[in-house]
This record gives sequence, structure tokens and C-alpha cells, in this order.
Amino acid sequence: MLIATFNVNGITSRLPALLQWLEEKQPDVACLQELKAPQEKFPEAALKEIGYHAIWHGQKSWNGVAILTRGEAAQEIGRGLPGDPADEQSRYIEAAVNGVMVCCLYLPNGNPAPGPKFDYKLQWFERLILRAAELLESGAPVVLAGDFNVMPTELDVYKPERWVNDALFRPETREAFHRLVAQGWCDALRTMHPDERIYTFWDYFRDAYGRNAGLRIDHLLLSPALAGSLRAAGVDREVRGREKPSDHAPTWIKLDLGR
DNA sequence: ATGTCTAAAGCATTTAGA
Repeated sequence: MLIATFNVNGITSRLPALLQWLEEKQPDVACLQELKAPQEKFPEAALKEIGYHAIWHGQKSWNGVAILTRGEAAQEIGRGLPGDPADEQSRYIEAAVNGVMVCCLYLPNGNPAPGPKFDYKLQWFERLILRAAELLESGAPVVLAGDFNVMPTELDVYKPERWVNDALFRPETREAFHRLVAQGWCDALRTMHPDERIYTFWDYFRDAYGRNAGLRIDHLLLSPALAGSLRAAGVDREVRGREKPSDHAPTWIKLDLGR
């Protein structure tokens, strides 16, 4: 089972790039973030034409998440991260796909830090940690996939000293991520490639992709029930070098579920 | 501080978010 996460940075403007990648890669599951489209503007028909079902949670202008599945339709479990009924940002959706619980998330960026946006990021993180604990307790095979907006360690940043005060790399942010993983999650990319510099995002500014000035901020975390099934993990970095790309590249894992 | 890209408001260009 091939599961990918891809922050598309606007599904309307990136649709050709998304369709091309899906047709090449044929992931069984693709978690998308930053749709930047209202619910009714999601390109459901274009995706169906190439064989993908979709469930999505849109929002005008910003945010938005989706889970695409090839063949079997995903069975939606819920949308919106529990813990704050007043939170109206579309950043979380979860579904059961072929016996696997797939949680697609778009954690807040949090800049500028400190400030209210950073506070929101940390609060959102705490809610995610609570939901993740519930999921672990259930014992189910779960994957948390998405744009976490966190570089977990210095190995995940091209120039760590430049990022120490950024919301994506501040101690509070890294501490929250490590606390989440310490619940028992397996960081799939890092587990398969312990010492490698792997990036999933390159800024549009100053030819960051050309200079390989990247960040690893898109992650797939596996529950213990799934960790033993992990066979491969990687980043389709060439997608970032194409016409009108997202600033993120698709990030994927291969699981052997023995079926 | 800079840099790039996109959508929205509203119909040219500015603004905000990342």
C-alpha cells in the first residue's frame, strides 16, 4: 500500500501538476493539504476521471485538506480536530481506508513567533497530541500524514542557525513534535533514512530548490500496529522542479500489509 | 530585511498568508 502526503499549495492552480503526479505514481492514498479552495470548488470530477475518489474539507482562500483513494472509497470518520468547537480552520480529516486509519493534517505555520499565530499553533499541537493518544489507545493501524510545519531536528534544515527563532523550528515546536512521537509513533522517513538529509519543502524565494535550501516538514507517523509493515519511504523531489510547482514535494511510504 | 507565489476584492492593483 502506497500512502503519500502532498501539500499542493492551491489545488486549483496546481491541478495539472497534481494529476500528472497521481498518474505517474498511482498512490493508493494521497493526503492533500492547502487546497485553498471553498468546499464547492474542489475538482472532484477531474480526479474521478483518473480513478480517484476524494473526501475533502475546504475553506475559502486558506487551508483545506483532502484524502484521495484509488479504487475503494475512503470511509470518513471525522473532520475538524476535536478540542475546540470555535476553531473554524479546515486542517484535519480522518478516514478508514482498507483497514487503515488515515489522518490528514495541516498543522498551523505559526509565524510570526511569538504572537497569537504561534499560540494557535501550539494549542493546535496539544489537541493533536490528545487525539493521537486516543488513536494509539485504540490499537488500530493508524498513519498521521501531513504538513506538520515542524523540522524535528537540525538534520531536517539546510541551515539550522537561520531558523532557531522561526515558528517551524523554535524549541516549543520541536518539543511538541518530540512529545507526540514519544507516545509511540514511528517517523517513517527518518526511520528508513536515519542519517540522510531529506527535504520535502523548498521556498520560492531566491532559488531555494536550485540551491537545495530545503526543509523536512511533511511527515508520515505510523502507529505501532503499522510500523512493522514499513518497507520504503521517500520524497518525489523532482515534482518540485516542474512548471508551476507547489513549494512542497510529495512524500510517501510503502507498506506491506500482507494481503 | 530580503525574496516568490497565489487568491481575494473588484476590475487594476494592493493585501495577506505562507
